[in-house]
Amino acid sequence: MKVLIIEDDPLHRSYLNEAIRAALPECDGVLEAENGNSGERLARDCKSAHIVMDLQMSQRNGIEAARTIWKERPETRILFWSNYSDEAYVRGVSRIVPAGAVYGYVLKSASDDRLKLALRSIFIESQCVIDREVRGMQQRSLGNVNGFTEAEYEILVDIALGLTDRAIAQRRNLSVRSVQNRLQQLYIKLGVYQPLGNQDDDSRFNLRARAVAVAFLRKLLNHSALERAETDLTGWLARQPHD
Amino acid sequence: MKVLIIEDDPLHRSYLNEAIRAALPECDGVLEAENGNSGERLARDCKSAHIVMDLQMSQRNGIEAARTIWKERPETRILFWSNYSDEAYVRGVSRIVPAGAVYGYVLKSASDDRLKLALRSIFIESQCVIDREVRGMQQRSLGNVNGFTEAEYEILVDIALGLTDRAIAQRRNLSVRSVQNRLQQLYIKLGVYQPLGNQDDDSRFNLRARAVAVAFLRKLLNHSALERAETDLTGWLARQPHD
DNA sequence: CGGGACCTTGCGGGATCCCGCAGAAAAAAT
DNA sequence: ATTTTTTCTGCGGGATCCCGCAAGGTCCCG
Repeated sequence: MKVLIIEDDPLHRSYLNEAIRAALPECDGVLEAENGNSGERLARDCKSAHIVMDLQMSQRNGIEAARTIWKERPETRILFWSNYSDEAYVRGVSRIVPAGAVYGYVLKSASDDRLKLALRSIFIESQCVIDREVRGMQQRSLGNVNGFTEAEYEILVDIALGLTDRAIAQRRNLSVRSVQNRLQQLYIKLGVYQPLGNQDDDSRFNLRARAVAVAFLRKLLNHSALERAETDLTGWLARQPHD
Repeated sequence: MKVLIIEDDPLHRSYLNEAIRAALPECDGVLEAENGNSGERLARDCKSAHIVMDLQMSQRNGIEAARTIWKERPETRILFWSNYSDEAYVRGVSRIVPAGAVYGYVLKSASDDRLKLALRSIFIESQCVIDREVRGMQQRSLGNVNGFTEAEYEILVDIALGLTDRAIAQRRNLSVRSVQNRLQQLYIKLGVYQPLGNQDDDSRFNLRARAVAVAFLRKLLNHSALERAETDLTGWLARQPHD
């Protein structure tokens, strides 16, 4: 059994390396990669590796790497080891995990023991391990209580990219009015909606822009999510006929 | 001489601790804080400490902590030790450094030696040390070539917060039209501007929203910058008469 | 089968945004 | 001091956004 580490911080890398050797004595080889690209390559070469990786690395972020790795070998077991439990990350991960795959998500702030336990659970016991904090986020996110539909999240991303209503309608195969309906939904859920009738109100906010702002502040969006969305978008634009 | 470490990652904290003891044998005490709040408190107590701190910590981010510390004791020497050289961070730092203060900005990716050298330069030789990469950013940012004016940056932040033209005008003491002029400037510099006349154009983008998006993608804005701006804004809103 | 909950779509209108045009005011250069 | 350059400002209009209203559609449940 081999384990592949994908993590750009050398300190964390060596810490992980030690933790793995300690927790998994049956492991006979630890590989290291310092970004998503070389990580993918190594994963391809060494067929049977389990993987521990960071999200957010500079070159190629963890989620993209994980996506391609899982696309090539869906049974790969991946433990995500991240600083944050941003909704954007959690959602990003759960969007790409293949059906029935074994994976984990533990925070870097977790204790030594928890990390080691997670390593054994995932790689030996074939059992998923999600940090309670992350799990909480996930629940809140998917459970309807104050959670966002896939549709709502999608349109949030679209306006965050700066698309017009019309462009969104085109992209999502909707009428412009429907797009606006979804936007309204979104505004309400984000608590940005202006109850109207405020005559003397100083309606200081541009709803569209404000929605994006609070989404960022709430970590519903973050840099890497935006980056992914941007590359998706340019792909779509390229496929579009030039009018 | 004492040194105060403000850094939320325990691994990095202990690494820093060792590096400091090795580089500064004349140092007779190293304190540690794991977020901006307790860092400020410690800095207040132990009057004469030099400081090494991370930007982006969860509780209270580095720039805010540094600002209050410098406000209380402008001659404090601070070494910023960060993962990133985002324009948002660099700009944030150079905005708050008091005249004549000694400080440094080195990346976590820097070598051991560079870190130690920086420690000695700043705390012993009273000399500023800015990583070349960061310095490059700074130049590009301040030099007019593809750089953003303070005014432009300011309005960028305002639309990122979701303010309307009118609200911005009020806040910055301008006419609405001037705000729009500045916006136009911004759009041009961000390469978002639409040359107009495209009849069949794919004007797929809402300029305002798109500007924010590319600013994020280029790391001209980031979460912590937005957070700071948001608290500034709510402060201002509170001071505003309620019509 | 009828009613209810939900989503989609068109229409219309008021508010906002984007921006060319051109004069006034301020700042910088000569 | 005068010219040049930049910035600020009002006006006007077309495009876009925001959203109430109302007419279908779909799906599920009794």
